[in-house]
Amino acid sequence: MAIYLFNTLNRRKEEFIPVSSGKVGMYVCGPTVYNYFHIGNARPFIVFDVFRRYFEFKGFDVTYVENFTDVDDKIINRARELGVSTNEVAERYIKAYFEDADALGIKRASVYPRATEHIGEIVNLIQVLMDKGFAYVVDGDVYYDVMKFDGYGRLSGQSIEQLQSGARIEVDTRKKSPLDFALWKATKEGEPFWDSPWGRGRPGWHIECSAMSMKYLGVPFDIHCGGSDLIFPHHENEIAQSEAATGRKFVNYWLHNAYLLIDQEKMSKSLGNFLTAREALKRYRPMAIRLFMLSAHYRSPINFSDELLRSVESSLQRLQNFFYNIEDMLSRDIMVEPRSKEDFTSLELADTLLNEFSSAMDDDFNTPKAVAAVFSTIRELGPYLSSNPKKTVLQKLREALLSVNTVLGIFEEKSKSKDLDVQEIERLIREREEARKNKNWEVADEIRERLREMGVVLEDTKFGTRWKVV
RNA sequence: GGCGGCGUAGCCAAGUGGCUAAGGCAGAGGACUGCAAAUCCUUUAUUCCCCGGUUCGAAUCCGGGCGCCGCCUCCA
Repeated sequence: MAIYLFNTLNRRKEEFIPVSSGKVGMYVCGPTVYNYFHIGNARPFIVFDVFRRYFEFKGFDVTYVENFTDVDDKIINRARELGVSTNEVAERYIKAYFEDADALGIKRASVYPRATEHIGEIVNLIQVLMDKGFAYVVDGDVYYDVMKFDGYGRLSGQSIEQLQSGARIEVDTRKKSPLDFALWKATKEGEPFWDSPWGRGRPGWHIECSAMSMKYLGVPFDIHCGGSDLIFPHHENEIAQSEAATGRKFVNYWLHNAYLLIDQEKMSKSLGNFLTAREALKRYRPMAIRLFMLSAHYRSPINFSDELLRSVESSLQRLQNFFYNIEDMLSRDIMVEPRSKEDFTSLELADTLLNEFSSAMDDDFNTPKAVAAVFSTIRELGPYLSSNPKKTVLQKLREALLSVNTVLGIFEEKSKSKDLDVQEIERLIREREEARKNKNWEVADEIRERLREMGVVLEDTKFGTRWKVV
């Protein structure tokens, strides 16, 4: 089945047709590494990770590129604040980025290009724009001349006039148009710089993404993603730069996620109303944060609240319990071959799940619907699981769930509890069994309480007592 | 001023012309259990922000309101 994507460029869903059959090239605007990222930033990282995983689920060979902006004003300021080099700032927060992203179950990209490692490509690209007359030099700065580019504003759905009329920036009179943007910035005292045909300086923000995406993915490439606040000016400018330079289409599909709100307002660093992912990871289970991001469609805003996260944690718990129950049942001595009507109906649920999951995801990554398909499955399967399930059936269902999970990534969660003394736990459980046999409930409950304090929860099943870590 | 999005149960959220308006959380009642945990069963929107219109038929299309949010500046 075909995948349909909502393309910001045309404001409608379009069938996804890759540039090169069986392959997908994706570029995601990554972080400017001057700080920890917050959960608002985490939204695109998580949803685009899921898109990538879904393409892989469908058998595509995905090249996933995510950049690090490691030189810009904010990094320079941060370096001054901390009294270290810009390089050190970047290194520190890149390391932090990986720690947090890994904890959120975000797969590693194929490449993580950094601006400072692509100065040569950037300078070359600017040179091409100069040669073609799309750029001009003022006092060692190089600006892009938006008036020269036909179709500027197409991605944002506005004309140059419309964009200008609402401009809130003070006008730099040296620029031909207020919308012109810096490709190269002349160095100032105490800033990192590189040599260029226009003097010492550093790249502007937009040019790095053009240079690096084209380097790793070619032109045109399939998918470029980012938050909706990047549509203008960042992505608009990327298009202008890249298409002016190459004379070809830059990107086929532009995907943008809606914001994460807190108290009905956009979470952003400048507003100061943010919760770092790092902090959130301490408060909530990592997979709950993931599931939370997938509980709404990526193009709808989601409101962050503690209450919501807690409710998602409950949902997640139920999913994980269910999965655990299947595994547990499979480890028991139960019948293998399906026989009854229930066996065969339940067996079919595996395919139903896969079909419903895929058709939801094919439709512009409808993750809420895809997750609902998982819940419907476990709901319908509940009675079967507690009746007389057969191994073959459970194995097939387990496989289907795991398959879906390669995309959602919400089941497996490394237990964060420290090493537990399994011998001791099992000894206590036997002791409790003994007490229960003698109807010595007080002792039994006391042991159970003791284990709970160790983070171990007991469940008495018809096959005996089992335990798990909370 | 220009451009865009949203308003579905206590909360979250699918559904965009037609079977009984998905799914989750929370709540209530019950089963199982020594009590729990886990699980299971039952239950929770005659109605989709409001008012008109189109239609045999609208949460879904059209017009008009009301409320909320975002972009046009660094921002995921």
